[in-house]
Amino acid sequence: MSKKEKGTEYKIKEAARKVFLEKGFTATKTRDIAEEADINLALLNYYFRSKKKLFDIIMTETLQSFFSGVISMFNDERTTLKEKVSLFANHYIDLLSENQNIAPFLINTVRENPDEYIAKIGILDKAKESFFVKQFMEGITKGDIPPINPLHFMVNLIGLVVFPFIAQPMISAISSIPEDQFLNTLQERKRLIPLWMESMLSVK
Amino acid sequence: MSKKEKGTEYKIKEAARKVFLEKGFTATKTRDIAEEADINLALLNYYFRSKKKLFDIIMTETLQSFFSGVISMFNDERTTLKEKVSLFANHYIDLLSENQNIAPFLINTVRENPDEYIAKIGILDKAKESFFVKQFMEGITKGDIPPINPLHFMVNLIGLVVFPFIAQPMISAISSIPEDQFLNTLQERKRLIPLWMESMLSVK
DNA sequence: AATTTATTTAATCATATGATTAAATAAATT
DNA sequence: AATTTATTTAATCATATGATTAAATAAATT
Repeated sequence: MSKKEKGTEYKIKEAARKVFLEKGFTATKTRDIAEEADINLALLNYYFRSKKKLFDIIMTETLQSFFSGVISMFNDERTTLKEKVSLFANHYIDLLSENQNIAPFLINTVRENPDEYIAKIGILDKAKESFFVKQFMEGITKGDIPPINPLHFMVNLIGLVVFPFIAQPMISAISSIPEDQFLNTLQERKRLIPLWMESMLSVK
Repeated sequence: MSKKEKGTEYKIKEAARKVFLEKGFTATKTRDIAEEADINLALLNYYFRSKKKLFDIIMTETLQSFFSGVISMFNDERTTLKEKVSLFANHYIDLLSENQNIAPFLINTVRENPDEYIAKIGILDKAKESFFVKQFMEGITKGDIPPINPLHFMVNLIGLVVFPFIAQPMISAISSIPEDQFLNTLQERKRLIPLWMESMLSVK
């Protein structure tokens, strides 16, 4: 994955990735990308035809890299619910720490244009039919888990992991905790989130 | 608060509120606001001088209406931690249900321009000096609460309440649960979040 | 009623922005 | 080497966009 992998075309794509992830589709100007890639603006259209086509490539790759992990993880029949929670927290706290723009980028892009992306994501992951949800429902039947909507459990898990990355600037503003210190503290959550999720399962 | 309260100026402001909350500053075109308010574009600049000045009014009012609740709530010396959590969940689930754009609007606006708004919010609420955090630290001293960073507790509470509203389109996409059904389910969280927060306090 | 001030409109500007074109250059193929 | 194909550049377009201006109209004040 070296920067010279494919010359100009690759350089434009990586510049687009950077700028789109930072600003989103609308706020990104093709000239921003051209400048970031250090190329003439016309090259962008030569290689990718249009801003939208270039964006779609980035969006598809980002969705892919984000969801590929969770799909195999949540459909693994060899791990327990508890283990899945821990794997999920560890994997995504690492992923989102590495690129802090991924979470807001994906959420805001889907939010701006739900119809376009709901279909695309729907194919990737039918949460309802996942082995994870199957395990959860079995837990309820056995009496290990209180009979709450599994949606709450999913939302809580995703929220505990992802929300701090989305709200970081706002939380820094209201708590006056600087960004780097905040991000360090988030690492503790790899250990804490599985324990919290476990403890929540005693609530009915 | 009738729509005719102040004539044209008020009409423009309410149109601006609607469009800005939906799309944010950059993606909003002054012509969108003019059309929504059913006025000539020049009137917007006549009454408010510029797009930015109009935006700042809306942003300030929205910050105000969002944070005024939490400030008095978290500094109330007559309520327990537990009660504060319940009041917070009830108040904000109602507020965010009424206008589903508030949460993403505020978070994304601060995110786009942290420096501009950190100061503005910092004045409003010094979380660290709140009675809430004082109560929390006392709980740790007494041994009622495990010695974790209160930041986690705040992030978890805010996240459990706010995250579903931000991620709704994305969660609808991956769980194929329609928006209205999702929002209904969120009402259950007024009851559940205080119980979850309570149960998390047994984790160390 | 005459004058002043506030409101509204239509026309127009200057710049931003995504995209295209024609020409030049470089690389690959015959 | 000649020809074809791929890449790059500079110039230019068409439309979008925030803002201003001058003139017209309405409302308030004297």
